[in-house]
Amino acid sequence: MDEQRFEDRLQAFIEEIKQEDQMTEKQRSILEAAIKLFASKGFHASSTSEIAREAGVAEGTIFRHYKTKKDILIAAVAPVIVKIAAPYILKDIRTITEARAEKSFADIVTELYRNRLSLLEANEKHFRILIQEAFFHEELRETLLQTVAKEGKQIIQRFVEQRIEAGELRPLPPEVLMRIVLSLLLGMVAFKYVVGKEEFASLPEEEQIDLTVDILMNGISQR
Amino acid sequence: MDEQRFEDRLQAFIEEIKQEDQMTEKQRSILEAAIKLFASKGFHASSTSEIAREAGVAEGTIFRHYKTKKDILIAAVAPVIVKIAAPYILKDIRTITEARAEKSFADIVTELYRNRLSLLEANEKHFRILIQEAFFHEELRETLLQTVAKEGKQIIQRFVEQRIEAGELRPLPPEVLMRIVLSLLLGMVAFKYVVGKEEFASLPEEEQIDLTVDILMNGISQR
DNA sequence: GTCTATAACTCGATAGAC
DNA sequence: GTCTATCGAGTTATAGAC
Repeated sequence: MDEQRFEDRLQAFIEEIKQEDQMTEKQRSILEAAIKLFASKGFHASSTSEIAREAGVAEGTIFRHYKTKKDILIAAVAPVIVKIAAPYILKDIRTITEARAEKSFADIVTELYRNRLSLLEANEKHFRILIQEAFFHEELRETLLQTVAKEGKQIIQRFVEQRIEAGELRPLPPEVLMRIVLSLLLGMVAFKYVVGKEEFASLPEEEQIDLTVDILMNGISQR
Repeated sequence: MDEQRFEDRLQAFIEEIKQEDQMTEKQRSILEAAIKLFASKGFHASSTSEIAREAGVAEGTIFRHYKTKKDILIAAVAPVIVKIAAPYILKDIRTITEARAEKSFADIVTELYRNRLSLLEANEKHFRILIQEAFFHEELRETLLQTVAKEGKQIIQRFVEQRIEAGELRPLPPEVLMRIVLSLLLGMVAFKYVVGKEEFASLPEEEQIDLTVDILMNGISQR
């Protein structure tokens, strides 16, 4: 019964966000406070009174704008999915599919890695919430997988298959290739954010990416 | 003030776990119920009354055994750190350092990947809690990084350096090599558990590992 | 600011093991 | 009969909701 509501809400928010300048001052500060708190303490550990205090509004004001606490979560997370994740994935897909022969696989992947890392850096807090809450709220996880994984999978696979046929890549199973490419990205992200910046980052990020792509291409390109 | 207490508690639990058969029936069922709930809903979303119901005990009984709810979390997670993470890391380190010239880098990595994936499979719930709560509880994150990252880093780096000197691996920065090796493992885990089994696993796990190692070795080995 | 539910946690009563 | 594990109603605080 809740999954349906979530889809509806998401649709509603897509509309709402399109004219998001209509958001009041208070509404915006509530969302900002919520994002900050959710990202640092998690959804359940952040109380609405805390959000109100942080936002500098009365607690009642929160419920004027968002019916439930969960609505705040959705309002915080939905834009990330519809504004950031989806368009960027579509953009990538375009970039990848349109770059038929002009660009090398290495260049495309390098660009992909750079995109992703800077995107993540710019929206760190949102993604934190997204990842954490996706663990528990199946609605979110489903929406994410539907948006990200399923749509992306086919196109990337087809593209990889083309590159294999063209003799640029080794004839490996496409989904394995895809996994490897994404694993290395995921690994860079994990080391950057989880393990810590100081401990491991002996090289500047640019070089990290270049080296990673170099190793990747040695591993997957056709001799 | 809390970090100190955590270390103390951890020490206490290390002792406790060593004679863990002294655990009463109830105590064990409380822990089991808590692990189940924490893993599926998270720490804050699981109430003690729920844990009690799930475990088939009175709520008061919980607090006879665990002073606070957080103690249950620690009791659930501490064994993973002290019983599973630490010994396995030590075992790996042994495996790696003792396999001087006899074993190829590829064989060692293959073994590492297999180990890790089956270890994860056997303790999925515990690791779920560990990862989720490590996001928020700095104590846990610190303990983990101290136990896992720091200790492992030096040894693996030294080993990788030896393999480079021996001409088996390309002269890449050791921490980059390490990141790549771990990224591919992380990626396999992520695809297995997050993205889902059916969607992507067209190949059996054994072959996935072998292919991954093959690609890795093409990428990092010296010609 | 107020209401209601529920959270974590307490403690005296109880009952079975030795 | 004491002792130890258990029960569960009761306490206090604070959550979300309006």
